[in-house]
Amino acid sequence: MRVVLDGDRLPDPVPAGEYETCPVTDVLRRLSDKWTLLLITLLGRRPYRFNELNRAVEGISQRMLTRTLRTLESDGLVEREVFGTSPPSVEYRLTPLGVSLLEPLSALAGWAVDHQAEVADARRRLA
Amino acid sequence: MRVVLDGDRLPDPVPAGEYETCPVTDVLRRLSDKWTLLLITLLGRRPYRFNELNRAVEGISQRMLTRTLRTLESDGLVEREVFGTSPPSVEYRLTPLGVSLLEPLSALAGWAVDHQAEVADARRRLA
DNA sequence: CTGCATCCGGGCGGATACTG
DNA sequence: CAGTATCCGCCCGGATGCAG
Repeated sequence: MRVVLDGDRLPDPVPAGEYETCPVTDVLRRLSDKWTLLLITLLGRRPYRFNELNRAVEGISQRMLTRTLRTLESDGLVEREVFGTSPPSVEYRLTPLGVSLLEPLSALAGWAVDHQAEVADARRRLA
Repeated sequence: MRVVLDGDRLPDPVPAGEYETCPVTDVLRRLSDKWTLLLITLLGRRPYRFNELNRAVEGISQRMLTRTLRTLESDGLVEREVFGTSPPSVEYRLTPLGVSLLEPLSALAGWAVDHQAEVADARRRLA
């Protein structure tokens, strides 16, 4: 899906088939897996070490913490710094690109908060 | 995850366990399934009939078109109008709530478009 | 402390066939 | 035209065990 933004105009979808390469769908799918948003939000506050994240995000498995961080890293949103201390320690922080994502993400978060009651009502009505 | 927004401050995550009820994660997970964004974008332009969508969104299965529309409907983002003509015809359109989502969604879409090259570069580098 | 390897259940989403 | 029903493969994500 190709996207054209001019002024307040909305993204302009193409019949698709190209939709796989749509950067908007792409970023949405990445952000939406179970722990990504939470990790981005945490790392938006300050850098964290691995086990610090593991404790801060109650309920996450080590496997998914590693996987999610690796994905964020390979997308250029998070960077990893290894300290060769003993015991070793690794620090994760948002890259400038990651920081730049916080603003539009906050806009969407704001919508979710402002309208959660309406969504909840709609669900109850059509349950 | 509870969320607190004051001014430019970012969503404020709580250790989680509550994260399941976080409205932000909730909306992100809904928006991010395969066809939702594309359908919202299309319906943001004008109302569509069922088969019109089926043809416009090349590659979608009838099953997923129905499922996605039903979910959007039960979330209060889309409304369904049935015309008892023969053959019958059904029209789908965004609700006011759905329309209100377009703006923050466009913000995120804009980010995705503006930074897609950086993300692509990062992926190539760490492939 | 910071991971990787393996196994496994559940849900997303495609294909196909059938209906009012 | 606008769906429903069924089957099925795949990948997300949890649990557990092992390693540098």
